[in-house]
Amino acid sequence: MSDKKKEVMRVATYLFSEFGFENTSMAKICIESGVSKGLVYHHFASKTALLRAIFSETTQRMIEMSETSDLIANPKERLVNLIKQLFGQLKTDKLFFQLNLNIMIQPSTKNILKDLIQERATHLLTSVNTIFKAIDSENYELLSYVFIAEIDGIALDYLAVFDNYPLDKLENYLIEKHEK
Amino acid sequence: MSDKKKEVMRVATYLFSEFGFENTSMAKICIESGVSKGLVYHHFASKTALLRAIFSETTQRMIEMSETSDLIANPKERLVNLIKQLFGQLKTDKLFFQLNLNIMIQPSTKNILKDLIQERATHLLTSVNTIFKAIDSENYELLSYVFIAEIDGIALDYLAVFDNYPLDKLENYLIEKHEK
Amino acid sequence: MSDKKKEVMRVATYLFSEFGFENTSMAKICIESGVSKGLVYHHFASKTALLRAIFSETTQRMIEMSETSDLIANPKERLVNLIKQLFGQLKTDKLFFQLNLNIMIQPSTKNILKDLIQERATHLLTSVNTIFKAIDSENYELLSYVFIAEIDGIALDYLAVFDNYPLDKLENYLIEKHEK
Amino acid sequence: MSDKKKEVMRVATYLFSEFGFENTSMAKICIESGVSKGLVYHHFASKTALLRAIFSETTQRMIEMSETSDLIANPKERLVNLIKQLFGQLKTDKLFFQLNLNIMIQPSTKNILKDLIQERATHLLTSVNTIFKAIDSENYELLSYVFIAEIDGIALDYLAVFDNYPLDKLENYLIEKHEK
DNA sequence: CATGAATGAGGCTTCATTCAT
DNA sequence: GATGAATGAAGCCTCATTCAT
Repeated sequence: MSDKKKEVMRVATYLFSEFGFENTSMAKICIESGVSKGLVYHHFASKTALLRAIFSETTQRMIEMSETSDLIANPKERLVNLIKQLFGQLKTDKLFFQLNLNIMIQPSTKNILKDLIQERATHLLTSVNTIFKAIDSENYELLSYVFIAEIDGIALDYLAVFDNYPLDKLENYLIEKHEK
Repeated sequence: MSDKKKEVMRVATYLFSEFGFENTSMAKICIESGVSKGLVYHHFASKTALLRAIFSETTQRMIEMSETSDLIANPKERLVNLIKQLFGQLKTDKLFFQLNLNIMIQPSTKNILKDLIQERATHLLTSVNTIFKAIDSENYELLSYVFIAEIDGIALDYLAVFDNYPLDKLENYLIEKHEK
Repeated sequence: MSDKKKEVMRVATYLFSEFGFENTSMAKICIESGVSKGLVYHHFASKTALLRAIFSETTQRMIEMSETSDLIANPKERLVNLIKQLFGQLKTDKLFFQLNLNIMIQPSTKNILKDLIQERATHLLTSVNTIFKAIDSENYELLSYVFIAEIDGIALDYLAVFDNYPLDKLENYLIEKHEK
Repeated sequence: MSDKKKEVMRVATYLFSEFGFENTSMAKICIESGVSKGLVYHHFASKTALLRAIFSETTQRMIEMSETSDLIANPKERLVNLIKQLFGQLKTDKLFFQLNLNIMIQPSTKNILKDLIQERATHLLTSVNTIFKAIDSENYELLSYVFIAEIDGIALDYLAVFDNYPLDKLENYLIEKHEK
């Protein structure tokens, strides 16, 4: 992938996160990434296509990341590892999560990415299912949904609802809950 | 409040929920509510002000609703009642919740409503805190945050992430967890 | 004339002067003068009519003022008196002059007031003509035009062109020039 | 400068002069110059910016014009030359002067162009000062202000106050006055 | 791969004016 | 005399996208 194309995606990711998809104009992306309009449209068929490209790429990154913990044999350890990984990301890459929340909730962008969101959700659910199946084969489905809801809820509250959210305390709570 | 003003708010609430704030034009609101542009601006100083008015009103509704359960003496019963109330709303008024999620996460609207969101979050937290203080005076703070995260996460997953979300199972799970 | 009507004219005069006719909305006039729209339209058929009423009234004021100096027998004294009067007004009532300049030059308002401007210009010219006829019966016409041009030019430069305009020096210059 | 950009400025200059800044819509400018709205905003950030561009350009033209007479050694000749130049322009390019008067007096536009008006006024004053310093080193300042006031007043009376204004007679008067 | 002039639909907002009360 | 809800045209500006070079 050419440097300029990468730069456009980087800038667009930032701007979409910070201001939202609808409030970021192609013109601004061009200016901020120092690239002409023609070139952006050379690489991406439309603004929508640019968003899809970004979302796809971040999904790819997430999948790769989760694969590293697949190597851990003990399911409880794996779960704790997953929790630490997710909270680590949440702390270091707030914008990344914010963008993904935005996209998934905003009806317009949600429609644009329907299939990709499905794909990502299914991947995460499968991943978590595998772990819980090994821990409690009977209730694994419900436990997986609860686990994902807790993660998503914490992220949401941290990013969008509360000021001074005690993120670390909640991380410890989750770890202790699943470690025993 | 005049009938036409109410109608504008009703229509705007629906359209903002269904299509998002940025994708709903004032023109559309006018057409759908059978009112002239001038009148909308007679009642609301701007599109932003209209959004704030809607958000304020729904906050009011939520507060009133929560007050009904304040009368229940037993804290566990009160919590279960709150859960049932929230899930009931979530099922019957998806749009209402969707709008509120949108608004709180979308950076542009979040900024517009910063103060009102804070107010609402603080109210809910205080309410839940009171209940948990009566149940477990030691960990009430953490437990409150976890409870809210679970509710928010379930709502998010139900509305924006998964198709065929087993909402009822999660409701039962929460009730059983807090009943014992 | 009712108090509220007077107040509307007073406020409108101020706003037209300060911001210009086109940049002053009827709504603002209503708010600033604490009067309803209906009432303004009860007293003045239109925004244009309001402007005409204001201009007429100030013309009336100017004519009355000039009549006081008509009583002075000596023409040079009368001229000096006129100069002092004009400069006095210019200093104490900048807005009044600014409005009149605006109105006369802005093509839109000029058209609205064509007849009233003519009337006023003719009145002033006649007045000055009478004085100069008594001083220099041969060149009185040219001298009158020069005199008016000097006054108008000084007002223009003072109000719109230069910062720190030496208004007093120019007044003295004019007085000395016409006194001898 | 591209042809279309020039055409937009030409048309805007004409329309602003003829109808005033506030009464000329961007839409009309677009139609009259056969150009899309988008293009106008591609070249000029706003209506205000367009006005500033026009004003700047005419200032440039005025400065260049005045430089031609700087070559004349004899100050009185130079003054007479300046007078003839100014009256020549006034007669052939009424709209140009009208626009400049409008702009400088209308409070809204005056604010927009504060700095540019200052710049222009200072340039003219300096220019005239130089001439009068060479004629009467003692009173040059006052004489300069009087001269400019006469020019401005005549222009104002000619353009906005009197019908059938004897412009030529006033030109001759000024020439004779300063020639001797 | 790269530029930026050009388009035209549509967005938010303002405003003079009317009219029922 | 007095109010303010209601209208609808028009104003400034933004924006995704196209295309000739």
